[in-house]
Amino acid sequence: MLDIKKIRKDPEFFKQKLATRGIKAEEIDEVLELDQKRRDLLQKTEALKAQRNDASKKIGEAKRNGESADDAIKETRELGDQIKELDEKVEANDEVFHDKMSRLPNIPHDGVPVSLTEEGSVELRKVGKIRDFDFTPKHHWDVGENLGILDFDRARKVSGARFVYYLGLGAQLERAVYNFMLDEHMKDGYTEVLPPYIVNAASMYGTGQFPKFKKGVYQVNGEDMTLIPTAEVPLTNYYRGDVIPESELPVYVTALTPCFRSEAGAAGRDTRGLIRMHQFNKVEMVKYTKPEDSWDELEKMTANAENILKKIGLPYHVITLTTSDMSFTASETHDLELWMPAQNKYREVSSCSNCLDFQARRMHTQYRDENGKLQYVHTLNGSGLAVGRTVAAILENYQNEDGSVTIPEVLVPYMHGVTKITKENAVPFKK
RNA sequence: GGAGAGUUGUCCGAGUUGGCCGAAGGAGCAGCAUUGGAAAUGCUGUAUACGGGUUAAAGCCUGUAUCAAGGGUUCGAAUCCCUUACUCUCCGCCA
Repeated sequence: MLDIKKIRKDPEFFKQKLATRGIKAEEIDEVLELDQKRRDLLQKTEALKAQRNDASKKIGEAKRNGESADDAIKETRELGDQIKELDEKVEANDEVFHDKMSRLPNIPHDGVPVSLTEEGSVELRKVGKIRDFDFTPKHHWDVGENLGILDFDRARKVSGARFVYYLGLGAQLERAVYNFMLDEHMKDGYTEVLPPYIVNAASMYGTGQFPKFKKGVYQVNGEDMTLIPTAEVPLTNYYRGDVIPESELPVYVTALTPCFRSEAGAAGRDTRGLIRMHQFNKVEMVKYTKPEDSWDELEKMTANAENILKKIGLPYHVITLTTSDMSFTASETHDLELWMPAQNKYREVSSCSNCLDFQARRMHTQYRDENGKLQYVHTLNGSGLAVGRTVAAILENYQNEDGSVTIPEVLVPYMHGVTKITKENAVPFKK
């Protein structure tokens, strides 16, 4: 949520900044009109309420003194009717106002590449050596299915498209990867959390998924409950409505959760493989910081995500997303994209964003500064990392010509010493 | 799922014959005094949001709202009624 007071003060700034995210100037004007109307109505109704409070006080005094107050009561009764009418207007106006406000995205940080599409993102750095294959690398789904560790067919039968079974060493590899990720984040100062996977609408609103992005999620039938599309929701809403003691800041948390996404509107995209699933595992990082620290913290968080890829040994690059490609709540986003040799391109594996006070305003999450004043915290979130996509990248980048997959060195202990997945050891019951 | 009790400020806790309640009292915290310094003690202060006025600003003045949330009754509700959420106790069920 943007600060209406700031919009009031400098509408042109907001029009200009939000234009880079596809918001028309008229939408700002509309919000300002509603705000003006709101204040006009408030003044009228509050004046009437003051009058009524005053009169009621006098009635109370009269009654206590045993005097009659019938006339005064009669007069005040009319005031009540007027107030009720105005209150309804205020409420109706507020509803529209809040709805419009809650659909305006965050202001992009200075320097974020301006573009109305995803084209134009800026590459910050390229890390890791892209392997030179002396055979044609297979897609990860072929590697996985040939080994028997991924079974899309039976998942399709049991659940539907965009689901998968991991089997044997495949399932263990997934577990090895996320355990490794969590352990690394703990070394970097994050506290591990195991949050709820189903949340209420207030939480979805708090992190900005609602009201604008209801289509992408799974809603529990007939209930005010949503399957989390990312652990960002339960991790960030942890402090919704709270004042965080200054001494606790910055707070670093991390969690492994499944993420559920309906992928409405993604028909035909990435229909094969682990890239775009209705259910996938992700290790998420969330930070609450003081405003002055959030940009530094974004760099650190990005480095925390990169650390995982460096240690596993997967080539990637880091890009800054364009004004339009960023998520609704973000002011700046760094994406990590993994090299997928069979696809011959980079695929997103992490998004690290600074949301400034945008989510904190929605959630009312504050802290008390040195002067004792309440201030909104800044929130950041980043994937650290998408587990399924990391596994996919391992299968592609570490595949051998004979169809086996070498386990990256750091993961071998997590695989209980297994150094290679072969047809022979992959799935015990399929021998 | 059934029955009952509860939800008040940072915390504890009073207030339920409706008006004198933004809300007693205590704790905590902050400032001042006392002290060589500290403890103890004493005094003072200690909500937030939104609007209006004023200010260079910090702030100050002022109005409205807020005693879980929403609605109702009433001139007026922390107090009465309804709905919902949550907490606790007992029973049932269950991993």
